[in-house]
Amino acid sequence: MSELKVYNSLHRQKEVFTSLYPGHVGMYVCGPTVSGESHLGHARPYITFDVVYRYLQHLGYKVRYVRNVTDAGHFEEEGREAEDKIAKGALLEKLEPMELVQKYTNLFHWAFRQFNCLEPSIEPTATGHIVEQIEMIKNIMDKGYAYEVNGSVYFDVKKYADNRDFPDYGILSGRVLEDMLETTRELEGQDEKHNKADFALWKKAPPEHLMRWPSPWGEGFPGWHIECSAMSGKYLGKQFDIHGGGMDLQFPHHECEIAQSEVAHGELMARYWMHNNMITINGRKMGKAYNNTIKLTELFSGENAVLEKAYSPMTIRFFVLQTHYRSTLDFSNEALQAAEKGLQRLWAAYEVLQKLSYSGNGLPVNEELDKQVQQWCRECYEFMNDDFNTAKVLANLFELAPVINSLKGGQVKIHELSEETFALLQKTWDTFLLEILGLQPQLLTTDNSKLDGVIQLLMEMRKEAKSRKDYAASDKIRNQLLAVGIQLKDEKDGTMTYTIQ
RNA sequence: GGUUCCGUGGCCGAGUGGCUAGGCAGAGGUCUGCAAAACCUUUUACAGCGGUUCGAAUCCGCUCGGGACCUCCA
Repeated sequence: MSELKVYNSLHRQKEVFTSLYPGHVGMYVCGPTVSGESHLGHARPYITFDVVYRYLQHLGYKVRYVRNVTDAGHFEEEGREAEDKIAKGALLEKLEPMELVQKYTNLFHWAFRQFNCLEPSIEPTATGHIVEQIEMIKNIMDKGYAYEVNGSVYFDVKKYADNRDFPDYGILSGRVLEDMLETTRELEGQDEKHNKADFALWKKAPPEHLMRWPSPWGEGFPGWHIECSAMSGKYLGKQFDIHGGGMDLQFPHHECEIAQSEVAHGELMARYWMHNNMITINGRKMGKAYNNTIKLTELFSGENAVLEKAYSPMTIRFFVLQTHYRSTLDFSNEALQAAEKGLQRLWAAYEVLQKLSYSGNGLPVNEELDKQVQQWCRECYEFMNDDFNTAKVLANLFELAPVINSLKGGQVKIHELSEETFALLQKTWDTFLLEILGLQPQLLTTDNSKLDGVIQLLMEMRKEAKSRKDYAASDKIRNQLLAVGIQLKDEKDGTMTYTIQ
């Protein structure tokens, strides 16, 4: 089998993946800021890295997957009075900040359970690691790479960049510090920073700021980037294998993380940096600033002006995985509906495959077909190993679907496949569709067995109507069930099956 | 302006030098009481212009168009 290759943003190329400690992988993914409800854009990274997590585990690695929850406030923008987003929202909603944060954390967890995302090994919160963050800031100050001004602490980017022992500031994002310093010179006002490129490690809390903690520099709150450095260091070590997140975090967030961690730990924090691309809507990134977000709850319920209908969590998951994670993915109703139908087709084939059982009876194998099926199955590993190409894995499953349906329909006899190939076929679908891609049947909230009994009765009645050629009655049963989302299928052998949408 | 990515058929999207990606939609056929589903067949591609090469969607250059980032952002 081929080796796993990962596109490393650090070097802008695919590299063979090897873990720092044999058999173990440490992976850190930047989690959500829970000052508001998760939207479709958030689905991309957490589904992407869920598949990465699943695949690494499938390969036999013991993975510690750390994904933080940013529940401490950040401030809005430079030059404006510092204000805590979380605290601001809390005042409007008349909630305690932690109450608000809890609410959106719960909602986030709920949504990603719908997506069938596995829970991370550790999900540390920023507010739960204030002590670690303060210690790390002290460490950086002791080494001379941070300075205090009026109760705030800033990282000295220029000093860091001048030290040739450290990786370049800009190593990840390709930015040139000199350019950044130059373009900012005129803008420099009465800022506390020595240079515009410097960033806050600790920020003094203004009086109206609700989220605040005591520190050696007075009451305040942690800076924008320090939590990820502090928490990844605590749970994964000074250096770990994979750091993931959205492309929009590459600069400044990840660049700053690298610099902080380098100073504090003396090692490059992560060996492989993976960045997923954005979801766009009408060609624009989905984000609060553009006022074009679709909240996950709206997506599931259909209650948003741009949505023609509701889309199930599995449809979204499939939609995300049908594209390679480093490409942009454009949202449209048409694309979602195509995904919905595609997933249905795939799932129907999977259900057929599960019910099939092998019997060769000594009849000859169709060598050409047998070989082709084997190849399609085996290629799934090649595709996953090629930087997690879930799009190609799905394409191969779609290639296999007609074979499976033909086994049921009789166009292909089961003996045309060897027993080994048939077993491989079943194994491949179980492994890739369920285990690795994490797709699952839509769960019914109602009691399945009771509903099944009712449908069996209706199908029985339809059969009876058909046998006495009472097509008005048989069509009525079929059409009205379809209207409530239950589709009856007349099989070739005279039996009937149904699917629920 | 700086950094960077991209432009594929009606729509969504794989694809890094030669071999049908795939899905959805459309067309024709098989099956069916009629449908649906399924199966078979099938149309329209690589933004433009040059260049490298026996051969380019794929490499290089230019032009046009678009996106992302440049201290909230998945």
